[in-house]
Amino acid sequence: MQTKKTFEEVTAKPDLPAVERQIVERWEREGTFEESLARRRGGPRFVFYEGPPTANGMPGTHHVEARAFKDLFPRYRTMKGDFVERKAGWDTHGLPVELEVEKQLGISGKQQIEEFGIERFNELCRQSVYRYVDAWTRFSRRMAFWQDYEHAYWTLTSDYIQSVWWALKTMWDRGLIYQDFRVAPYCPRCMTPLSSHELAQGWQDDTPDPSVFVRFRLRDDPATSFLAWTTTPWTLPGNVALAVGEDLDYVRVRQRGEDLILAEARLEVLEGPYQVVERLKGADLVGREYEPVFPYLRDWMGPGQRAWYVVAADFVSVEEGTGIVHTAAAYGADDLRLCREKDIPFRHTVDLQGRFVPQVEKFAGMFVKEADAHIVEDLRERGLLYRSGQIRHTYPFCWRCRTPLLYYALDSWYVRTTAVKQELLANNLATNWVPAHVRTGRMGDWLENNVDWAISRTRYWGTPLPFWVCDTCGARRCVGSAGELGLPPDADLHRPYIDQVKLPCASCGGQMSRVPEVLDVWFDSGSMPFAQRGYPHRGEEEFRASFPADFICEAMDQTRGWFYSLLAISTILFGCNAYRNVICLGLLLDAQGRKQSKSRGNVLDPDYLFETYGADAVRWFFYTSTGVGENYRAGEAAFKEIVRRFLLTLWNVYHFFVTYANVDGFVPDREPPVPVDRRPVLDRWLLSRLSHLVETVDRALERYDVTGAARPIEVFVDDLSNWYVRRSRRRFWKSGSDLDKLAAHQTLYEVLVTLARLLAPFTPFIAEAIHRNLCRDESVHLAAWPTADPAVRDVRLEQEMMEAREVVQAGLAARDAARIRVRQPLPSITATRAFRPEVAAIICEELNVKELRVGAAFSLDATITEELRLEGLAREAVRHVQDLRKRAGLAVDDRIRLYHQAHGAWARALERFADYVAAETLATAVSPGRPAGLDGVRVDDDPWIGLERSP
RNA sequence: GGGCCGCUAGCUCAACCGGCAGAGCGCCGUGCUGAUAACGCGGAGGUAGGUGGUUCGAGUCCACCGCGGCCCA
Repeated sequence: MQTKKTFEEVTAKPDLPAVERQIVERWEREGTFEESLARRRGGPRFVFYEGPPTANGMPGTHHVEARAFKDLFPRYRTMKGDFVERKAGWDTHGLPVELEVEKQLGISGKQQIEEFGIERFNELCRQSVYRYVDAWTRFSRRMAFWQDYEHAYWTLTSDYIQSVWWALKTMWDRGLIYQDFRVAPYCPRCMTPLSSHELAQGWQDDTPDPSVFVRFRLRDDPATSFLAWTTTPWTLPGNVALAVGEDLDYVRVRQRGEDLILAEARLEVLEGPYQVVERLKGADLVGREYEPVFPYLRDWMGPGQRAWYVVAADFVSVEEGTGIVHTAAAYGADDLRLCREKDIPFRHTVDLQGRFVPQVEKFAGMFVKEADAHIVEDLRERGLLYRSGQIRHTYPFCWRCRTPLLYYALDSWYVRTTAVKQELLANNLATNWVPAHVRTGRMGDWLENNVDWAISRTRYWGTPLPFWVCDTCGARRCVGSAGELGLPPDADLHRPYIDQVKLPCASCGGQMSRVPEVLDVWFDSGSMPFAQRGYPHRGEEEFRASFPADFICEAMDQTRGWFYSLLAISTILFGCNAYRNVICLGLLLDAQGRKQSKSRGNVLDPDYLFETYGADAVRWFFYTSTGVGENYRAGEAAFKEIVRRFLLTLWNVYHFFVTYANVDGFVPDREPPVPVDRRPVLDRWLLSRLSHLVETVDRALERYDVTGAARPIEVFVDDLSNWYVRRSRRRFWKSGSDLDKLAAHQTLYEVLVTLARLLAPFTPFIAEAIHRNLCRDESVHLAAWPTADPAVRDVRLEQEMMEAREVVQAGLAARDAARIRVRQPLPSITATRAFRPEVAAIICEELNVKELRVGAAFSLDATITEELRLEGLAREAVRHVQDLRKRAGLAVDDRIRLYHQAHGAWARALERFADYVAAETLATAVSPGRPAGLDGVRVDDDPWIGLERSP
């Protein structure tokens, strides 16, 4: 009668991806994730925030990276007893989504979007987001990133938007929001500024541009001119100042009846002979006034406003030009900053389509790049042009329409983050950064150089700015909820609907209209701590209970992104950072160290990796292959090696255990545990190692040191397989049942279960497979995190075993040098230290020597007596029998009858060691003879050995 | 131009506090094998990116330079 096996039989050659797929299904079916939450509800809370991915484009392997870390700590804390809510989130707004839709429609730029209609356009943006979210959810589930996707927060919902509005209004009321100009790369055809990411795609080398040197005549000395250089003549009508370096050396030179002032180091730009008549410092020039080269701005200047004089600036260099920099506030970032500092007024001379405004009479309506030549000609006619030519340099173009970009000051809204700079720095310092250098390095430096946050975007698909301006008197108002607009709380607050909402002006009774811009998406995601709850309009309790986060994790590029927006918004609104611990990950590079990108074609497809090596292997790669925060270099070989060296090694120990536990009918907890101090030394050693491992992993995870936790597990699995199991094999397969075998089963069982629990947060699939089989189908993710048992700790034994393994290593090397195979027994080995008898026995067994002596120096006695020679032959025979058994497809516990036909020493060996051979091969009888029809093997031309299954 | 990180064997990466430079993969040789897709032993393979400094002693600390990556201007 077949008794039911304690454990499900385990295949020796698992298809890990298939195992994973089954487990995913099982989790879905049984609601394991929900159960893991339910069991911890009411427990201490560990707060994790999901940095919402932009649901735009398909997930890549670099997304596995962050998600592997994001998943690890919530699982770990859950096992330790904490309640870890994991609310998924989706970043749904922003330019990437708009661009995707533009591409889909085959249109580009503001004009075409508005012709198409903002309403339809935004509807397509919304649909596009939903389409990708499905793919992201599937991908995340496949890699066991456990999140609550049912209750995900979406940045596009009315609740979310109103929370963001509340944040803006709070800042507004505190005077932290203002409107100002900002210079950005701008495409006059698409009528939109470009993000730095877009800008990066549009640089073109070898672009020709005019190179002109212009005279700016001194007001009180028209025979003398400042000589300035520009490659953008179209900015000259907007000139308001000249900039010099205060400490730079300048000269006044006399040439052909006029005087010119320029940097001494730039005299080479002069044509023809000249005479230096005066040396000056930049500081001497500051304040000198000059005649504007075009008069048009003059009419706009108000009383008391001063322009067209020399100012000092730190960005002036003598690398090129003349050391005197023409400054047009509206068309250069440096220029604008300088003019703000010096309080120099300015106006746009160019409209949003890149055409001169009517006030610039001579060139009115002309596109600026086309106007360049006319401007140069005009300057020449008026004697203001000193020299003109052409240069070739790298210039940015619109990556969509190839129009040359203009640096252009746009109206923009800002959050005055500089007002809370000290708080930002302090809150950052109070945050635990992993790796630590980011805190004072990349993040700290960024905060030290903090500038006000430009939050407006002249786009369509985003959180609309809740700012209304009176058409009549210019009064401004910020709105904090739909209710304030007389709208229901679930109204669609997106453009274009929101643009229709007019408010009465409290000051003049006129009509207020919303400003046209939408919000920077980083403000959306940085608001998630409260906006995911709908706070303060609702969800107050949930928000209070989950702020700030204990843990967040994203890639390094988020220092200026999400890490910053969370910090800035929470600092302003709540006075502290939104996260206590943050892991900041490196980038994923290809095997050659290049960034992975679609255009290079070196991107690893996560689905391919999942289905070839399994998600566990990919996750483990990120935990172990390099220090946290470093870049990863990933070729396929890395994953292959993890499967072979780590996962399959672990699996095989598991397979080994289940095989023999079933053979022996081992049932956990049926027998009382053998007291640890009565277990054999290998068990005691392994349990001590395990106790150390548990402590090491736990301490490392408490520090958020993932590599420090994962790598020791790898070492342990290697020890487990290649020392413990290797040296314990016969304890498991020997016949009968005794205390030794029971101890072996109990030890290996405990170690595998504990290991599964330790691995659960790292490699949730293989841990689940092992744990469910060993623990009556209980999910490992519902189990408690292991605690280290200090009572089984035996540091001296661990040390002794390490030295024993060194002796074994030396012994095997000595055998090899003497060309004596391990199967041949030898009389003795001499070590330099004594070992307790149990350990000495292990050394002897491993080295196949009869005795371990203690001596001054290491040596191997290679004397082979007749007795030893026969024993060696017997072992040789055993190996061949085992080989036969295996080839005959026998089960490990099948009994056999053994036959042999041998002469001389072989005959003597098989006779002399018959009992030994029988015991090793589970033979019920060993008899001479060669029955007809029996398969067998001939060893070294002498003995024939054959076997049959014993009935 | 500035900031941060990295540079150790052919490749991927270690080494607590300054104290004899290591592992895995790959290669060559060899052994072992009824858990293993393995494993063991031996070998080849290193100017520790470079230069200078501190020190009895530097892969490790300091300065400068070079290369790569990321970020900013």
